Formats: sequence, C-alpha cells, structure tokens
Amino acid sequence: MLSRRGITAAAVALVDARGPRSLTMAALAGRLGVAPSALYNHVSTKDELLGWLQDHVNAEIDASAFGELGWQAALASWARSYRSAYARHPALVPLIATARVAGAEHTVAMYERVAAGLAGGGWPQHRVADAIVAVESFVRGSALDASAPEDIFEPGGLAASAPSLVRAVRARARHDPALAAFDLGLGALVTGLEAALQAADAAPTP
Amino acid sequence: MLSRRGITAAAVALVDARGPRSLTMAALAGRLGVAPSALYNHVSTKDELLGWLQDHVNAEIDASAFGELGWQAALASWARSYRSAYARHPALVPLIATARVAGAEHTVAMYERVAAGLAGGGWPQHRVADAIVAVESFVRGSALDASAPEDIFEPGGLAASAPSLVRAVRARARHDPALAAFDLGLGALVTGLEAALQAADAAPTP
DNA sequence: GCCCTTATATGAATGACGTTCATCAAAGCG
DNA sequence: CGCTTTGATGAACGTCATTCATATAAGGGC
Repeated sequence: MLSRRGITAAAVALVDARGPRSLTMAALAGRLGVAPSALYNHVSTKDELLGWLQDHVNAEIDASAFGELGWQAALASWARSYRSAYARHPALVPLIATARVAGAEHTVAMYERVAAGLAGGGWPQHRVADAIVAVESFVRGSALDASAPEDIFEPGGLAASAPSLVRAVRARARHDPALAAFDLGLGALVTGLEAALQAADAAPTP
Repeated sequence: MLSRRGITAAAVALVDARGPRSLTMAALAGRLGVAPSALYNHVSTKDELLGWLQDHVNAEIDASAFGELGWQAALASWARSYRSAYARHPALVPLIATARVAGAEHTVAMYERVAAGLAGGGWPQHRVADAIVAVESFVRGSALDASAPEDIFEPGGLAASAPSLVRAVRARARHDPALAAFDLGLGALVTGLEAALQAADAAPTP
C-alpha cells in the first residue's frame, strides 16, 4: 500500500536516477505500480510532495556535534553535513531549493539542535536566528552552485572581454572546485562569526 | 516589433506584478499584444527566457567599487548590490535562482570586474574564483531566504519540541530579519576571507 | 514599379502534465 | 453477513510549452 515513506523514497530514487524533470506524478505512480490519481489519496499536491522531499533530505543532516564540540566546530560540522546531504542528491537541489516549508518534522528538529547549541555556546538570544540563517544561506547557495553545470564561468564568445575571469578560472583547482569554494567560505564564515560574537560581547546591546 | 529587450522587460513586469507562476508564454504574449507562438521567433525556449531574466537582473548589480576601495569594502559593496538587485524582484528569485547560464553578457562583465578587483587586491590567482563563488553562494542563498515566506521558522505543532528555536525566533529583530542575517553573514564572510588571505600570504603554496 | 527573399505574426494542433471525480473493490467491524 | 471506510481506478479537464503550415509585410536588386 502507498504511504508517505514509500512515495518519498520512490520520488528520491526517481530523481536521483533520471533527473529533476522526470519527477512527474505519472512517472512516480508508474514506479510505484499504481495509477497517478492514487497518489492524491496520500499527498494533496505536488508542492506538498516537494516539501516531503526537502524534509527527507534534511533528515540526513547531522547536527549532533553541538554539545560535543565548541559552537564553532559544531557549526562547521553541521554545515558540512548539510552540504553533503544535498550533494548526495544533486538532481534534487533545483526542486527543493526554492520550496521552503514551515513545520516539517526533521527540519524543525535540526533547527532546534543548532539553536540550542548556539545559545549554549554564548550567542545572545537575538542573534541566534541570524547566525543560523547566515550559515544556512551560504550552504544552500553552495548546494545550488554545486548542482549547476561546471562550465558556468566559461565566458564563451566574451572571453576576450574578460581576461581576469579567464585567468582566475584556469588557475582554479581542477578537483571539485565547488568544494574548494565551500571550504574557503565556510572557514571564513565561522572565523568571522567568532569575531562578531567577541565584538558583541565587548560592547553588548540591551 | 518584438525584441529581446521588450520581451525581457515585459516578463519582469509581469512577474513583479503577478508572481512567478503567472509567467506563462501565453500571458507574456498577451502583455505584448501578440500571439504566443510569435515569441518563438525571438526566444527558442522558456528556459532561454529565464536566462535572459537572470542576466537582466545581474545587469543591475554594481561592481564598480573595485578599484575605488580596498577589496574588502568593494567585495562587501558588490555583495550588497547583488542582494539588492534580487530583493527588488523577489518574485523573480525562484525562477532564476536555479537557472545558471554561461556566457551571458552582463553576468560575464560583472565577474570580470570582481575577478580583476580581487587579483589586483592581492588574492592569489588560484583562489580568486573560490572567493567569488563563496560570496556569490552566500548572496544567492540569502536571496532565496529573503524571497521565502516569513514564517519558515514557525514550528507549528512541533513548538513544544523546539523550545530553543522558539526562543531564538521570538528574540529576532522584528524589522527585516532576513537583512539582519545577511549583514551578519556578509560581515563575517569578509572578515574571515581577510584572515584566510593573510594566512595564505604567511605560508604560500606553490 | 515589380519580383523575390527574408523576417515575423498567426491560429490551429499536439503532447505533457497536474488535478478532479464518479465509480468500484477490498478490508475491517459490528 | 451487511455497513462503512479506505484506497485504487480510469476517464476527463484545463493549462501549458512548443511546433508547423500559412499568411503578410518589408526590403533590395532589377
């Protein structure tokens, strides 16, 4: 029988195997051996299904480092796991990147752990959400970048007008350049957040 | 007569006024006083049109601070302008965030200026692209965040299981929290990148 | 001024796709 | 053993991107 779990798993498998455009209600039903209309007894809309997919991927994110490590290392560990989860399903990224859902079970649980970790690590209450959003924005943007074609920076016919860009792209690391950019940015972000926290401690606002 | 310029302008106006879902080839043609099939004499696919829209928004981004200011301030200025451009068209974000196009005129020109600015500011050639991607990922992620509904963090029925999250959300700035998160993250990113550059200068890699 | 080429608009048609609905079968329960 | 509920079915609908044969108008060479 159909279930949220089974539908979600089939959808993920379908997208992983055949790409984002192949996720149609008909194809999904086919993979489940069922008529398309049968899906609507369990999910009310395709957008809702996309929300399920997002929460399913978010469930793979490991935020357990909070409590074991300092907030800096834990935040970095969370961000890396976050990125890995999306990198494991690159074809899913364009589908779920723009679909943000409130109240999804695993997603809320993840935020809770991060928020508790930051507050416990000394972050002032009114900056916790901002810090989460900042890091999450970076991770999601990086996931988007990693799921894009690799030749994004190729200037094509405009190469002559963009010599510095061409030089920079040529000098880039050949192996997984998206990951190199992520590591650089994540390290910078955590370093900078630590500096911001210390500055705030020195001159606290009521 | 139809032109790329006119089609792009009409599409942007349509999305700004009526939302992303309203951008259909039929609606766009209607706004231009023309039959839908006429559009295909000028644009070969809707995806290509989305690429035009992205380049059009990117054309609004101001990267002129490079050369006038130090790379840190210039990078921050560029990022802020980047975010503003997308914030001016929030309904466009979900349409163009995932559509990355290589070789778009204004986009390449923008990258060129940033790459030249970073290289001129002392960045080693092989890290320039990574720095650009890191900042851009953050900005695009932030744009995605800003275009999402504001109640994303509301845990709904799961509030009882997420006390730290609820506290953090309640303590957030009431006025434009997405901007507060962006400012925190951007400041941190630039600070951290400066530290990374200095560390690289101290121990250079061949 | 006339023909020919080229560029562009048109309207009808096509094939996906998401979604709805009346119908039907099976399972659980008294 | 009948009733109710749950879930599956197949046909239908409306929307959409895209194609194509056709028509029209403009421009250039003679």
